[in-house]
Amino acid sequence: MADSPRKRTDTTDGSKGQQTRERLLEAAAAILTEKGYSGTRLGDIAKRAELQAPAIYYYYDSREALIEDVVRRGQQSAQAHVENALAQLPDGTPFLERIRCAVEEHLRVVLNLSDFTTAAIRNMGQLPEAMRKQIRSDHKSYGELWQRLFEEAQSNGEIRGDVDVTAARLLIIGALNWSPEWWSTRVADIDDVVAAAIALTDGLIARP
Amino acid sequence: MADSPRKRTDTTDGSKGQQTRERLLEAAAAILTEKGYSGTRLGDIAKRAELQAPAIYYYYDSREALIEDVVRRGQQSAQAHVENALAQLPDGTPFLERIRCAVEEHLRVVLNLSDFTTAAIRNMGQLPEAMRKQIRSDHKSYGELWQRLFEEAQSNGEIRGDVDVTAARLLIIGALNWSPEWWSTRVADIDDVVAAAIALTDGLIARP
DNA sequence: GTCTATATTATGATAGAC
DNA sequence: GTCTATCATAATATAGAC
Repeated sequence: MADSPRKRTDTTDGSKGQQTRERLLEAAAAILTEKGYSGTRLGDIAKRAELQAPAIYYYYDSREALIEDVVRRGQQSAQAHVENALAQLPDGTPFLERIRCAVEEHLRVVLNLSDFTTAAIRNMGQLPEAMRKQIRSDHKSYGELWQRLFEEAQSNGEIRGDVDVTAARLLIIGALNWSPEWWSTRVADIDDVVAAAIALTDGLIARP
Repeated sequence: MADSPRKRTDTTDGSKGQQTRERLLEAAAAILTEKGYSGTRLGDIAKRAELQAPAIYYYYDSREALIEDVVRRGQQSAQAHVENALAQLPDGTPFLERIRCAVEEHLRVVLNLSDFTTAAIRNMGQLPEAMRKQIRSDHKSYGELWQRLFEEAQSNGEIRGDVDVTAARLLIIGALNWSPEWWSTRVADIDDVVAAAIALTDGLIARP
């Protein structure tokens, strides 16, 4: 059996095939965001990526494999950005401040960074069970990262003791995740959205 | 041309046809929530409503007409609940308190009240343009209701003057709208979610 | 009102030329 | 690597019996 170029996952290669693969992924992310999981047709992806539908099968074994790749990237890019931003913070930064940082970064990724994140968020609930299972493990560690921040902040006395931090955390992430549904430069400046999101987060602050 | 039973919109009639229509709507809402707009098949709806797919055409002219009815109901039920709750408040209730009330009601509707609201929220972004246009006019007045509350609260000095109330409002509604994606009784008690949502809202309070 | 065909169309996927 | 057929399947919608 000869080598197949399929299933390569490194993105650093600048060869023609890799470029086409990237175009394909970006096209798929855009269509996925716009039409949803079931509405995403290979024909539409191909048209946007400027090739013919059967060419997709040179890069992916199936429609599902392509979609899974898009969703996984969307998810990982959010996670990577936030983790990176948190890592920049000096030791001893208060947990509430770390949460503010995570809120800002997550929001900026979701609003700025291509369709990948939006595609992942918007379609997670409609993916077939088999795909969700694969993706959920990545998702889980991201959720735990947030959860730890909130729990530490609360046991530290930075966050009100009487709020359910799990609910608060999920509400906040939800607010951020939903923002692509309504945001455009006409509605509000991105910095104003960030400021508003942080203001809401500050509702959790413990006050004397 | 004989009368057709189609396009009747009153729900008060208990006749057999109306009962079937309700079963159909509920089935469609459930499938729509689970599979998304494009993934919603008449066959799946029919199976869940315990009839054969072609029978749907006795009640609706097309798949789209049925889906539009579901989405419109989902939207109107949220709006009606919140408006009703706000109307119960005594005159002179501070605007911040009205906002808390709207937050609580909207959240409870979204988490408690069947699949209609979830179906509307989850699929709004993926509906075909023609359908969205119809539905957006209802949606608009609901958004304006919220916007007025926030603007009054701010000009009243109840809400911080330095936050963009439009962004804040959309973030909050987003947090609420997203909650069905993660909420279950196992994650948190519904009252705790309400309390957390109100805590976040209180982040907007102007403090001396 | 609800059913059993069935017409029509669109889509994912394959075969095989270039 | 990418293309032009082409196959197989599945879904909306209609016709017409009951």
